[in-house]
Order: sequence, then C-alpha cells, then structure tokens
Amino acid sequence: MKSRKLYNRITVLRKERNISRKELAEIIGVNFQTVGYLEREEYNPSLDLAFKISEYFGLPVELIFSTEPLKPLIEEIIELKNKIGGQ
Amino acid sequence: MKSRKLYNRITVLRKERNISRKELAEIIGVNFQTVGYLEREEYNPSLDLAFKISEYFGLPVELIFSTEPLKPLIEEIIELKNKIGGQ
DNA sequence: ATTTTTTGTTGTATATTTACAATTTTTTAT
DNA sequence: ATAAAAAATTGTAAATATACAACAAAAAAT
Repeated sequence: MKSRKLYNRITVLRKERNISRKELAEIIGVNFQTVGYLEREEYNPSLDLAFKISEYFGLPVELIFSTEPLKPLIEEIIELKNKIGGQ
Repeated sequence: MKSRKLYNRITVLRKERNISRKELAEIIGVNFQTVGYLEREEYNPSLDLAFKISEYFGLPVELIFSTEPLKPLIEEIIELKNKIGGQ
C-alpha cells in the first residue's frame, strides 16, 4: 500500500505545553529524532505511536493527525465561533 | 519502540456491512490477506491504513481500534442505556 | 558575545507492516 | 452431501517506521 502523506499538529501542541522534543520523546517512549521526523512530516507514525501521542495530549487522534493539511488552531477557533454565533 | 498489541472491531463492522475481506481489502486498497492479519490482530495497522478503515466505516479511529480489549458492541449499548436511564 | 539547548540533517541498522503466492481449513450455498 | 466461497496459515520479499550516531544550524539563555 502506498502510504498517503499525513499532516499533524505535534509541533504546536508540544509548544503549547512548553516541552522539548527530547522530553516529549521520553514521555511517549521513542527516540527524540523520531519526534523530529514526525513533526517535519517526513514519515507517518504507526497507529500505536499515534495513540501514545494522543494519550499524552489527551486529544482524539483525529484532532492531531489528518489526511488533509491542518489549519492553524486559531483559524479553527474562529470558524467554530462563527458557526455558533450564526445560529 | 516496542509496539503494544492493539485490538479492533474490524470483523464485526465488516460483517454488519455484509462484505467479505476481499471486498473490504479492495475498497481500502490493501491485499486481502492484510485484512486477515489485522482482524486476527497479528499486527497493527499504520496510521494511514487505520484512517482508511475509519473513513470507510464512517467511524472515529478510537471506536474501531483500542489499546484495551474491546467489549462486544451489544455490551457497549447496554452500558450506554444504563448511563442514560440512570439520570 | 559566547555557551547551552534545541532543532535539523544525513546515513546506516533493525523492526514492523504490507504484498504476494500457495495451500489448508472452515463456512456458506446449492 | 457436495461444490463454491471465504477465511486461516505459512513463508518470503518489499516498503516503511523507528533507533541511533554524528554533526550542522538555529534559537535561547547567560
């Protein structure tokens, strides 16, 4: 199976928690360069690794990883505000 | 990284849709034996493959795959009914 | 400014996933 | 009961993810 390119928000989420790649890597139990590869979207994680990341951030997989390029979080917020406000 | 064993509900979901492994395999674009390996939980999918399966069934990844053994769907329903009824 | 920490890059080795083929067993249909 | 279809099993090859090391570049701290 030719794997599609996947997008993710690891960098932003990690920055919001103020931890380094090295720290995140230790928490999820991978080499710190592996986090680098993931953040640069040079390869896709296994489902198990995706789960570990999702568990650490306390977020569903779909909010972190996507088959479509991910909008900045701030844009997502604005869209949600519009949706609610426009009812 | 030593990968944890993951559990999934592919077999049940597939049966509910009345399709064979071969058909599912064609839809998600993998070899039909690969579906077999996944259903027998002999190995974990990549995140991309998990996404393809989740897209086909129209369900979030977390409802199909889990790090914990998955209860039969019927039990989930009963638990949800109890939760709602007991308010 | 310079030291320290973090991030990026490159290359190689290992582990895991996926493909594919051939055969056996089980289930379903007739 | 028999045939046909589906699923399981086994083995090998390929592709991809992950580990790890060494070094360069960039950012942050002092």
